[in-house]
Amino acid sequence: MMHDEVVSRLRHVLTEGEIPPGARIPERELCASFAISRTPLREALKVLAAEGLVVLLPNRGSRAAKLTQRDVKELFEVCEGLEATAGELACPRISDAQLREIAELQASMVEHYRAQDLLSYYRCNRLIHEAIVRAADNAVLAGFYESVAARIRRARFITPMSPEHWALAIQEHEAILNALQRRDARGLAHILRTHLRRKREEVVRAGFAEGE
Amino acid sequence: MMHDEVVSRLRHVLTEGEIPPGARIPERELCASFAISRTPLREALKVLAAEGLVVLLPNRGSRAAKLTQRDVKELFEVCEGLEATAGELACPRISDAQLREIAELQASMVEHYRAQDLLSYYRCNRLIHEAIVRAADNAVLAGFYESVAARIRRARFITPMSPEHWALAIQEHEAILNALQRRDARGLAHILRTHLRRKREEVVRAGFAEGE
DNA sequence: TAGTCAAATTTTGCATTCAAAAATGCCTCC
DNA sequence: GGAGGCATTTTTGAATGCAAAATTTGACTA
Repeated sequence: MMHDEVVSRLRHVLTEGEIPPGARIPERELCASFAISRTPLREALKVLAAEGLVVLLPNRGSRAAKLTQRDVKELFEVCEGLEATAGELACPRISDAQLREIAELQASMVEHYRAQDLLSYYRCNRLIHEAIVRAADNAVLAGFYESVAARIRRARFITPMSPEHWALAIQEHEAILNALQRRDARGLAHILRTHLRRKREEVVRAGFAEGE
Repeated sequence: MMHDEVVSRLRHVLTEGEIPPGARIPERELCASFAISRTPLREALKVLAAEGLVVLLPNRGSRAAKLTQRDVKELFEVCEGLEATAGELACPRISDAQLREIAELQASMVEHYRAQDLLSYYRCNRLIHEAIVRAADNAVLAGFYESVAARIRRARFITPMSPEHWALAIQEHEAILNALQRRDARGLAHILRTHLRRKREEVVRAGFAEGE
């Protein structure tokens, strides 16, 4: 198995699941489940520690990072900036095919909203935001976004959506698609900021934090 | 020696010097000079590879990353976004002491400009930008900025400055300080973007790139 | 003399091993 | 019966060893 693959799989284990924040990372178990020795696993742990998903306690092993209230605030602030930048860059660069793809995602997202299917809604939502970042055609930006989004994801996912917020989010997404289609960079950046800020308030209001 | 220390020292070796971009990274030599074995060095290499300072070629070792024309463009685009975000966040948060510090840095930077001391000028310039990022009081943002700035630095440093550009840069810095003092977040973000965009054009026009 | 192919050497990536540090459990003593 | 301390076990972090891959070397051929 290749190095990047170990990092990806470990990241997946940490973000999508199994290991709760703050929990010890069972080195031996993961070695067994990945069928590798400790050396490549530890290399991956250091990389994810640099990304902020893992905290290394000297001589006391590694744990899945906890998100404090402050972390959530900082991550959202940066995410806002990154998405706004992505939007501005995407407007002049996005292809018709990419626009169509986003429009389709938007349509199915609205479907899921109508069906009140929160999980599918979130999946579409995520894909749309990722598509915008991809349309910005900037690998450095995409890398940072991926890293921030991965850390935010858990916080976002467990947030229950009030009906009003949900309706508002849908409206904002219409405006996002609209701005993209009009190639209105400034406008798109502004809407994305507003959208993210609202999301953040929602998360913060839900009192989300993992202690420390 | 601690893990983070190895990463720092290796980063320093790569950014501030000794190993030219594209050159092979001499694993054995560095192990000797750091007085560590290959394992911790390789861990540090993976971390810096994730940061983009090192490229790992499977079964062919690691090399100091080269900056292509495209990399420079992408890094500046992201840097613009990060600094603009930092400026917006810094305005409501910056303390009087921090403002004073930046004003002093600005004064000595102008001094160095008058003395046509390019290196000292660049040092002050860098310290000002770092101070603004610090004033934003966001560790995630600061981390990303540090990473982007480290990669850009070489490109920026070797750029010779035309007299007009230099004068303009000074003017822009006056405007930056002004906006900070007025706590004009939008204005500051805008000036920072303009400032960075100009810098980037300058670097690109100087035809800077390390091939590939 | 230049080119090509194969052997030898080096380098890489990973597993294993080893010493030191932390955690655990057991025993004693209060 | 519980707290404290010592020994044992486990875990961590790093060095070493080993097999596979790549590069270099050198000899042979055209």
